[in-house]
Amino acid sequence: MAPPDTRTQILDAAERLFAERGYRGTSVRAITDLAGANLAAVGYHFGSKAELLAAVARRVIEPINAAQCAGLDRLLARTPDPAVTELVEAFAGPLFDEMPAGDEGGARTSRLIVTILSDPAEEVRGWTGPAEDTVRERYLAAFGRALPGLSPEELRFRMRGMLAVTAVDRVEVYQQHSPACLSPAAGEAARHWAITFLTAAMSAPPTGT
Amino acid sequence: MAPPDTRTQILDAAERLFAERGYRGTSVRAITDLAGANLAAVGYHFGSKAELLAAVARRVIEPINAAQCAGLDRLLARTPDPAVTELVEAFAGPLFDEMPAGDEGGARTSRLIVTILSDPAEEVRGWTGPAEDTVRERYLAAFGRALPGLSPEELRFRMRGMLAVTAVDRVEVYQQHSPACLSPAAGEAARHWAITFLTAAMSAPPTGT
DNA sequence: GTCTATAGAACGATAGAC
DNA sequence: GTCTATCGTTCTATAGAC
Repeated sequence: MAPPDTRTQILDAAERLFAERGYRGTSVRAITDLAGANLAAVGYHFGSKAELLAAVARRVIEPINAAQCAGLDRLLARTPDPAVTELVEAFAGPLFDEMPAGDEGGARTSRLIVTILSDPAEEVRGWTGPAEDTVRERYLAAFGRALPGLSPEELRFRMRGMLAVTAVDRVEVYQQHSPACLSPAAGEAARHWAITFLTAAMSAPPTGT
Repeated sequence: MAPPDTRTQILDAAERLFAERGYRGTSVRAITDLAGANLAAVGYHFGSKAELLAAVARRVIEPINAAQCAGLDRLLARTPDPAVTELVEAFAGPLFDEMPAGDEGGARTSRLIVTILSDPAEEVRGWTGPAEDTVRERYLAAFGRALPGLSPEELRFRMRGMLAVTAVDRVEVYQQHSPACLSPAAGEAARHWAITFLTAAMSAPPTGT
């Protein structure tokens, strides 16, 4: 097995430190120290600290997006229209698969995502590509068919709520890193709790207003 | 009307800038410049940048906590036990009252809260006092009585989800600050959507696992 | 209470040798 | 592709005059 190259080691170190200390709380020096690389290597491989963050974010998000997309494809290929529960599971499931609570790395990943998404600076949030929007729009359409009578605005509200619940929950677990919360059993429980919680929420009758 | 003192002007400026640029993205210099005060005034009045953040956070959170507490008192003083919907409204309502979407300041406030809560650094999150925990524990107990059969762990999961939905939704609205999202009508709609969404989610049957 | 001035340290980026 | 060395900037915190 060949040793990982400098570029990969910088990505690994940056993913860890950005998650633990935030983007602004992490210096390029800390990243290169942890990676066992030189300070100038970041500039060479990525151009700047902001572009390094974008590379880290893309590497983390990509498999989640792909799994969400594949799950939706599978549901839409069937004959009966997918139920709300199935859509919720296809959307939220990959967030649990790629960020297993039992795995310390998974908890870190969820922390990283929330850290990035909640940063006020455009420099930090502005890495998203068209792929992310496409997945969201496809699920929006599928939920719209499963929930007729819901206005587009209320549907968008509910989609935001769904993302908020899955992402933020794991972060609180990580912040008060009790070992019990990080066990695989706890992760599986959280997955089922989330699906129950979100299926009921998404299926609520339209508010009308 | 006496002009506001330096201390208050620093608090106002810090609240605005912390919300817009985050804690680490805001320098003490930027705060004192906006406040029309001197750089050293922060050290004199608050001791350090971190203690200034704590003062800002307390000033924002206090009225929300008080309203949540008063709402619960009102429900518990009645004869029939409060329904889940009433508890949801008493808990989430103050977040909308104190952070009206139609008001630019309210949108900023919600951004500030999420910025603080999602920061990885203990320095940033560690300002909470016993008051915050008390309110959460009281609601936890009330929801527990309204939802028998739910395990304490699943109940805590659902409470986290409730907070995530109300807080995060407003932030996304603020980040893509389309004027339509900031109208008072949109704020009232979001309030009703949230109560519908969360009542259904909280009332879901126990998962059991 | 509010100011000036500055100490003291850390930062991101890059030029240039190897 | 990886290093050393350093430039120029920005930061918080504080000492001390008024």
